Amino acid sequence: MTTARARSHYHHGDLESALISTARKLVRQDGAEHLSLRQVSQEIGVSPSAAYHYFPDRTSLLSGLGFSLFEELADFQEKEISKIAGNSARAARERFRALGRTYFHWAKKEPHLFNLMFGNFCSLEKSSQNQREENRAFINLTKCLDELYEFNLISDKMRPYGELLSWSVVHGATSLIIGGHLEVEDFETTLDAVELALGIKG
Amino acid sequence: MTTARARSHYHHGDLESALISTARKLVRQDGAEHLSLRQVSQEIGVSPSAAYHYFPDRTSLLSGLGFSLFEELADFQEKEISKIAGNSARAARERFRALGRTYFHWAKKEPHLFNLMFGNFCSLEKSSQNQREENRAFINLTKCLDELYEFNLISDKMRPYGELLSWSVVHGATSLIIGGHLEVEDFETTLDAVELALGIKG
DNA sequence: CCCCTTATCTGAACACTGTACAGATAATAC
DNA sequence: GTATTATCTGTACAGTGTTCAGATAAGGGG
Repeated sequence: MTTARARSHYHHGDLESALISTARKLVRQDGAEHLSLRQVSQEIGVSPSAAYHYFPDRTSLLSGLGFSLFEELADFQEKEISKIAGNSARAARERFRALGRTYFHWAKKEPHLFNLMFGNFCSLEKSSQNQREENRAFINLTKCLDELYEFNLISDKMRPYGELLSWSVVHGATSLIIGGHLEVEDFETTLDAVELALGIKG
Repeated sequence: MTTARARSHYHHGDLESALISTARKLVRQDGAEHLSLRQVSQEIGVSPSAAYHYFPDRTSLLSGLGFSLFEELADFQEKEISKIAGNSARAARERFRALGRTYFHWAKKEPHLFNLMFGNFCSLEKSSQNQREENRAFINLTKCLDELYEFNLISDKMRPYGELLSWSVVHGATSLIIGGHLEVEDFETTLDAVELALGIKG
């Protein structure tokens, strides 16, 4: 029986997830560009080379962290959306706005983590795993848009552009704001803009 | 008289811009995260510490490169837009589309450079210089939108959201596509979406 | 119970990095 | 032609990613 954290380093018990979670902690503080494998190892109390049993290189660790962050974001969004009950047009609109709002709020609260997810640190190679988690977020968006469409809040002509427009605006505004290239007094303005763009009646 | 590239390294003549231009070359190839000061110095044929007379650290060099890239992008956009002559509504629309198209094309052709500009490598500290060059691009956008407004192609209600919406969509879609998170068969679709979003009559 | 296989982690090593600083060098100003 | 000053070199240090031979312990089979 391994009580999780074993005594003297050897056979840590759960090194892989320990690596990811301390990497998360360090990236959260200093940004992905400053993450050092040796620092991660030292923080855990393990030798620098121990990590190489789980990740072939530094980039892979970041990539693994990235995956778990996409999970995290999708979980967060789903949790927030599920708070808004009801099968009304009003509720559908609120859910749609909440989707964008949570995206922004998450990025604002964790800019370094957001930057890791979308800043292309992990080279161009995208694991199929990441793709799947991103799809989860994308499917949530599609569900919201379908709902709006069913309530006749969005036109036939506009519906095909729904995902592209809303994700692009929310992601674009978010990363421009996080990066300090754009200033907006309140993100609700951006959400208003999205609704206006999609021609959502209100 | 210094004939630009002096003979034996000492007093290179124009080291600062040599540093930036070779940095540009290397970042273009391998991405900003792989840029090494020593490699830049070696490429120029100068000692590793020579760079420190012009830039306090590696980040500053990247930041300086970033500035010149914003210039480059703005120049490129202005050049492309100036090709479209005429004071018609049609020309105004074409100029507006060209603005978005050049943004994307530039990013598509130079993903690593684009990534440096917006990937938040250069910490959070934004030089006022960079700000000014970004403003140049922003002013061009405003000019285009004003033109559309004068031709009555965009409504009073929508006009205040013009900059936010168009820049966010174009930037968001561009970086999502470059990052491999979104697939679009043709960027013209995105430009169509922007026009639809702004309610530009056509 | 012990041995042996196998997964896991260590330690030392290598090449490389950013950065600091004292000194060499050459352009410039008088 | 000499002194001043900006510019670049050389050396050094601490820290990095990564490799690899070997130490360590966990678990299975007798």
